Amino acid sequence: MPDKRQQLKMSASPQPDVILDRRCENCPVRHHAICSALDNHSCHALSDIMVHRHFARGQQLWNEEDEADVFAIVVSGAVKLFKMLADGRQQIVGLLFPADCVGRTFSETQQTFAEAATNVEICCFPRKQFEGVLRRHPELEHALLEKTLNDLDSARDWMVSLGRKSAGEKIAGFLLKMSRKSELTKCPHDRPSPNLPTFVLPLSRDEIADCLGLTIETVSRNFTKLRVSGVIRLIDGQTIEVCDPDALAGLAEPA
Amino acid sequence: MPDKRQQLKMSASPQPDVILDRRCENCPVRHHAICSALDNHSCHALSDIMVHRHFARGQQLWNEEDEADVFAIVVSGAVKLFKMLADGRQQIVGLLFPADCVGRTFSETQQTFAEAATNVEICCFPRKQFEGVLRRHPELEHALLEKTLNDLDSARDWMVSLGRKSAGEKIAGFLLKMSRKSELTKCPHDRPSPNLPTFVLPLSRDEIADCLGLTIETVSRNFTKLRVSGVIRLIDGQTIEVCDPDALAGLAEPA
DNA sequence: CGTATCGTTGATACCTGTCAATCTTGGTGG
DNA sequence: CCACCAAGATTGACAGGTATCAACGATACG
Repeated sequence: MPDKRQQLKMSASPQPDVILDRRCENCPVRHHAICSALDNHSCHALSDIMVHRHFARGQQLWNEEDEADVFAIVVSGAVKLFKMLADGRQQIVGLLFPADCVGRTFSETQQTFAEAATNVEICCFPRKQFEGVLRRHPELEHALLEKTLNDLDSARDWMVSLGRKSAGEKIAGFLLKMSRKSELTKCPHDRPSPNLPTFVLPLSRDEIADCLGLTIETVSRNFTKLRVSGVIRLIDGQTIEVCDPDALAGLAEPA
Repeated sequence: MPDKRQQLKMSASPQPDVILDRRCENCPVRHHAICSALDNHSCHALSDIMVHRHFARGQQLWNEEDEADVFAIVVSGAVKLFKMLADGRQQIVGLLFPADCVGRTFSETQQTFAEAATNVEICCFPRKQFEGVLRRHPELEHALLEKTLNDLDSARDWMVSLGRKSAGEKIAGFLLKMSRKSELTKCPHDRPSPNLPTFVLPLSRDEIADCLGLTIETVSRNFTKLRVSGVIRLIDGQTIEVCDPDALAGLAEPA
């Protein structure tokens, strides 16, 4: 248990690549993230203070002193947001994908860690300056409000899983959500692919456990159960094919 | 289990008292709720469309068809927000106290129930019209954003409890939070009272269980444990005196 | 004073956590 | 290219915490 905390300390002080040549015009999330609320002209207010960065899987996006200084938009990859108890138990409280926001505006303390779950590319802003842009552009603030309301909805759905679902239901629900998310990003404006949904898990078993309030062993056992019963197929441990989506959905939400 | 769902149906179609003579000037939450972002003049935009209502303990604030039509501010009492699984299991996902907001702006569906946990007094707005006021008053929308961000923070803290804490820790943490909240509202600008903190639980054992992802029996047993060990004293079942606040805090967050 | 509702307590079962061993995978260096 | 190693994942045996089922007690209400 103390290992985990130590590990965290060691991977702190991130030294990510800084990329200067990214332009909003060719940003893949320009029309999906909150910056889509701004027209190309107003968007300069953001691009002027923006810094593009890469983080490798496992790197912390900030350490405790930095936390209040960062606001960012995920461009590619996945970020996990998690909290830790004094004895090392941890709980993932948010998974962020392209177009999602990281960093708590309008508050200094949140005691939340953010770590690259995969290699990620993010678009960073000095927080105080970003808040200034928000104040001058109510349409941007409105977009942030809508995003925050959606985050709150997901957090509450997540609470139902944590509080009231069995391990089997949690895992089926989790895989279903991951599967659907990957289907969405896969065929942008195409009819659903005729093949069975296949996707790569952005999280290790350990992290899935920390997501769902379980242990790694319970996660593993339930994966096996799903595999043996033919609902899913493990292609390489992280890559999953959903052989029977209906069965998976049935297991996620019973009755 | 199906009883619960039926009970819900029966108490639907609320017929609350409508009170017309409330004025913003003497509203107890005028300077704490999001409307404090508006000066007395702008506040008319709200008071013009506002309706004051009472709900008795157990009444639903809306039924499924109504959900998208309501936005409200709690004036007194407590409201519980909860979600239900198809088989009747339920999870409370939010507790709202005076100055808190109820109702999801900018979205039609949320599948969340809201019920008066105690007798409550709330200040209601037709949602579409409230959204109009938000659009015309960015400072109000900013206040709503700040409140939503705080709600998101609490939801995430709550997730840590649900996913990673033992029954004993959950209950100690819950009592601690309730105790602190009541202390805050008790002495507005006074030094902490010399007496031991005492407060009335706004929830039944059943509801506490639905808050913490436990059963009513486990809640009851842990209350007993705290009582026997002298950490709390039950004055009348709903009224609790915290005899040893430090011990309670220790049990809530170990190590 | 009976009755319904809520809360408490007890006995037992089961799910999930814990501890430990084994297997798999990917990376490294000889 | 293969052996070796570390990290991650799986599997098994077992224990423990919480749920379940059931009975009883307390409290409020008519």
